Formats: sequence, C-alpha cells, structure tokens
Amino acid sequence: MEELWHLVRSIPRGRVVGYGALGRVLDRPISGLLVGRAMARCPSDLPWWRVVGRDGQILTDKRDPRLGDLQRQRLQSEGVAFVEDYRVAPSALIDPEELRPESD
DNA sequence: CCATTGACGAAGA
DNA sequence: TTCTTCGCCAATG
Repeated sequence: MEELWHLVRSIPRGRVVGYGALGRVLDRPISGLLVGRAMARCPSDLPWWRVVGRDGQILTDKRDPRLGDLQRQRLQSEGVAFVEDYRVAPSALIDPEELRPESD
C-alpha cells in the first residue's frame, strides 16, 4: 500500500484525483473500489479528501456520512471549485501521471 | 465457512 | 439519460 499512500501524499493542494485513476497507475493495478476500501482505512496523515470519484464527485458515505461534509469543507478551504454541492470542477481533477512533474 | 458489502467505474439496456 | 449488471477482492457478520 506504500505506493498508494505516496501517490495520495503527492497530490498538490487545491487538486483532486479519482479513485480509479490511482488504482490504474499502481505497480499492481487495483479497481477504484479497492482504492476506496484502502482509503477508508488509510493512515491519518494522508490528504484523503483529495481523492474523489471519476467525475469529481464526493462519494464518501455509507459507513460515516459525516465524512462527506468534512471532505467538501476541506476541499473548499483549499480553494477547490465546485460545480455542485458534492462535485468539484473538472479543472481541479488531475491524473496521477501529472503528479510526477508538479508536487506543488 | 458462506453471504454481503463497499470512499468505484465501465458497459449494456 | 437513468437503471442494472458485473468485475474487483478484502473485510465484516
């Protein structure tokens, strides 16, 4: 999982990445669903709120619905634009590939 | 041990 | 466009 944690940690402030996109670039690719499962039990020092659905949707629900609001708040406080209450602007969405050069 | 269930997403109807 | 099915596979009951 170290590789996944590293990727998430390298997401710049004010940017978000999709679950499936992350799973796809791993050394051992996994489905977005598994990325989500991993994120639900990730280390507390990860910027987990910068991971969203493929179309920028805030998914976090099911077990702890309150997390969805927390995620939205954190993203908004980073300056991420929203096109809907629970969906970020496409411009904030980036591919894990673009994490290499940037790192902000 | 077996059935369900997800921080998902693509494909088919 | 909305709904269902299916692949993914570890965790949960």
